[in-house]
Amino acid sequence: MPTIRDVAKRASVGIATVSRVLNNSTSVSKETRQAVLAAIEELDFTPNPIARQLSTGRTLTVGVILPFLTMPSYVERLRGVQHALAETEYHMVLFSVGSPSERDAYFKDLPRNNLVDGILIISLPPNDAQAERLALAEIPTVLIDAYHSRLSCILTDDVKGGMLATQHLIDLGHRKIGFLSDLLETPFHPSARFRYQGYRKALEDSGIPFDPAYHISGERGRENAAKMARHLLALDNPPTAIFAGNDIQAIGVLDAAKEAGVKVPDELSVIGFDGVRDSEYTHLTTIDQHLFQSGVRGVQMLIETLESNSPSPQHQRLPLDLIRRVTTQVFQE
Amino acid sequence: MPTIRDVAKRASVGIATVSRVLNNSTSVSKETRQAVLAAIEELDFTPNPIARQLSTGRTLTVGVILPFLTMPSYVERLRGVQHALAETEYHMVLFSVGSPSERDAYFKDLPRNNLVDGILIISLPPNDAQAERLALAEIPTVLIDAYHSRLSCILTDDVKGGMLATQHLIDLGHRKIGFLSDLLETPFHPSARFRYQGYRKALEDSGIPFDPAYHISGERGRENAAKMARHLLALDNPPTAIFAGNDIQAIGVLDAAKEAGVKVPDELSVIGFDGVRDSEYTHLTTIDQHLFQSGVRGVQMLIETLESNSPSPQHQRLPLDLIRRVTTQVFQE
DNA sequence: CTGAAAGCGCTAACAA
DNA sequence: TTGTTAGCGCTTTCAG
Repeated sequence: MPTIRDVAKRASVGIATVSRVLNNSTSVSKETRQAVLAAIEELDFTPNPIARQLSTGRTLTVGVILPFLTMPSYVERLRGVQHALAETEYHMVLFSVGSPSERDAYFKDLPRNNLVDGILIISLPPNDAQAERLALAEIPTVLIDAYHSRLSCILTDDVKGGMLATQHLIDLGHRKIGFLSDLLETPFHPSARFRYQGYRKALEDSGIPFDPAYHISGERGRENAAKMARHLLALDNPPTAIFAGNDIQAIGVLDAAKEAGVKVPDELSVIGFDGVRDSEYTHLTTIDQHLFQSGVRGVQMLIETLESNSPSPQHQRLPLDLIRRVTTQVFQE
Repeated sequence: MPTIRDVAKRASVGIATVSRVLNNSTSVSKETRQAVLAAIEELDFTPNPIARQLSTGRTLTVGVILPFLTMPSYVERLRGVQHALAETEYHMVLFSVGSPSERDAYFKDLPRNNLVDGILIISLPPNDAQAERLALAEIPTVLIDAYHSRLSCILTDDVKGGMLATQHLIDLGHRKIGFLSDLLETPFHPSARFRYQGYRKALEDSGIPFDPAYHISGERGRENAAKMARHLLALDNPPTAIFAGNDIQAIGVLDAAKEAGVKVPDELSVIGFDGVRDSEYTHLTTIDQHLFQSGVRGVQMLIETLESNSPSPQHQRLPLDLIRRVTTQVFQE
């Protein structure tokens, strides 16, 4: 592998000049620049980015910490990150988290080891001590789909989203509205809990009493959701509408309804949350939380911080949109 | 940020000794090791990986080049890669390809710029010149789901898989078998073409004449597949079974069948290809090509090459398994 | 077992 | 406009 020194020798110039050409410095005469470029070409030289990194202190790399890619929503967010990062000169290193201890290890080590210039954390809220550490590190961090006052965040208002979804069902005339979701208490993203709060709030605002029998939560995934939905549908006085904590679970509800011979939307309205692609295919009514966009915005915010060394944490809220498709309908006796 | 020099000073030793402790060299006395470790602890020192990389020439990073994460199969393979890489000391840098020119740029630059120790290419077959370049580079490359004689590969026998799928339908008594897929000619993965060849071969082996009307291909995606399926189902003499080039397309076929009131599997058998998670949920009969495993194997092969500097390219075939679920059934008039 | 010193390949003062 | 030189923070001979 040729080095900058080989190029310098070949072009009969100093290595600094080669470096200048490499970095488009203005103060190089046309002729020397030509000579250097010729030498680079002849030797098929590429500057070693590692050496450059050591010298400049910049790695041109962004670290992305995110849960293991089991849920479509993570993938969609990652797509957004990738898309936005491709426009920049930054690379992307993926740190996939499978357990709380792995997450904690990344939170602790990544900011200090100079491997990346910036950190993007997706759907993994840090605790106070971790946030403090991240805030104090000289490497900027942006949280996507997670909140901490000390850190920059791209946020979704899950409570509002939960209200939006529930209100939609109420507006359609439903009164017996089920809520089905992940476990409300989780070491990872507490979004299900917030959406639940929105559900409760919307009911309350409309003066509809909350029936604990209509609330069920359990392990994630389509099949577990179907199981929970079967339970709701088997109730003596089953709900006429179900709000599922996310689209995948809503699809599980559709599975269960189909299996039980319950017609959607005639006999049961179903609304999801997220706006993943599957919701499109299944014609699911849902709350679009602009997942892809969250990734794009996270990158934008991080890059901005990186370039301008802006100080205080920014908090940016993403919009929420009801996408009305075919799984919800006016309630009729 | 403290450096190795600060630690050395604090522990009253030379920097080489600190380095030895850092690298678990045996030739350090118990006492000095303790002193160094204490100093490291007190200063909260972490070695700078970039400096280490420059010095050792190893980056402990694997570059993964793959198509933009639009298809579940890429994601599933990536999951496998991530899973296997987590067991090693290597990091993962993602290079997502959105266009042929992007792909070519990565193929060209990544092997030469010392940014990564090894390269994993997913579902992107290089041409001869590119393969030659990759083979000659000192950075080892492993292809996953792509073949080139000059390079190590983790392979799926798509022709055989196509035969397997088609043979399953033939075994069930079907004679009018449709084949629906991506465009057969594509700058990316030619797997659809191979599966088509398998389809043709199986028909031929069973003495069933090929009917061009039963073959249709077009743009990827569930909705396009549904469109194509509608076309097949609207034929005067429609097929009694459809083999879709991948699971997503098979799900599109299910959509179209449902919409057209054609009962699956009673009136139409449908088989997919891949074994993605969606196939499980939709109870689709399919050919499982062990996507996750392909990622794991790719990493294993790459790491092996990295550690042992093994010379000649390895070619490894993944098994293919028919997963019989509920969308295929014995043909009955 | 330990330390001094020479790089790894580049950038960026500083001089010229 | 250019070249010389001193680092960036680490590993690794080579002496001792």
